[in-house]
Amino acid sequence: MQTIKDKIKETGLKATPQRIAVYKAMQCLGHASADMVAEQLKEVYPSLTVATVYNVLESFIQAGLITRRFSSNNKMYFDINTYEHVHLYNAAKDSYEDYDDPKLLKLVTDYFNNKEIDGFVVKNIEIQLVGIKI
Amino acid sequence: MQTIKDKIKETGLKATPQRIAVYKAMQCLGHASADMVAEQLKEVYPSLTVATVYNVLESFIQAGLITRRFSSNNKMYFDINTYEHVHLYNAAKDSYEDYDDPKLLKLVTDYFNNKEIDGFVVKNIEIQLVGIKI
DNA sequence: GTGATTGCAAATTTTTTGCAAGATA
DNA sequence: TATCTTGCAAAAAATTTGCAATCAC
Repeated sequence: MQTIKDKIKETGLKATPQRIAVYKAMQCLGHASADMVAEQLKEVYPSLTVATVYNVLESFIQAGLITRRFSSNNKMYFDINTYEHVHLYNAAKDSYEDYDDPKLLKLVTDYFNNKEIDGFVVKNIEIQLVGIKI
Repeated sequence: MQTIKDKIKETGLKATPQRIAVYKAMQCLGHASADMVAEQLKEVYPSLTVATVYNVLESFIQAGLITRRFSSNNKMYFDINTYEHVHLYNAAKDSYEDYDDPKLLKLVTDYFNNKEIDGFVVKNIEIQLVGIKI
């Protein structure tokens, strides 16, 4: 069992209370925009501004603690899950959901292991299913 | 052979010169942000503003002429190719490329044809390969 | 103590909106 | 002609930046 503080320090970043708070919020939200994180923390941490949230999230990305998520609107989304998973995009509600499907990921990963794309080194495979939740 | 004008009119939209120009630019660019389209058209069509480009692109999406593309920065991207294809995201340059791979799309599509996701109706499968072009 | 980090405010960037003028079918 | 569309300017939304004060190590 590793504390959040240790997890952050391990990456070389200083474990400030703001960073710990943002990490906790991301753990709770799973994936979110900077705005959502700021909103979530507004009550418990009023001095924390959106600008700092952006800074913190950016530092987390550099450190590999979180990843950027692709989206189709003009917002940046961030994802606490560094393991690969599929994203469901509900077009009706403009909302996202995680979808764990190791079988699919294995299928696609295997496919690319046996395939060369001219000069392109694949680091990560992102799959989004666009659809409607009923 | 169908002219762009007819293609636009077919959807019920009025074929204004601005729309024809934007469509041509998208055909040339393949996929682009509103800014890139405006930039491309600035010389040949100076009166066309970014606001209009956004309006036109939005009307095209409604009409099904183009699709929104997922991205990991804070910009909206649009895609002229309504057929499904894979996107390569070059993390080093923050640039995108199309990658046609019918075999992969068939593999994934077949997988989902045999699989039910609780209450989620898949309309479109988006695959992005994040990596580095060398 | 020292260098990294925060908070604030202001600047940028990106997208949307309202409305009068103009163009399309 | 009636309606849809454009252009403009201004507002809104989202992100970045500069810098002095503060904090973590």
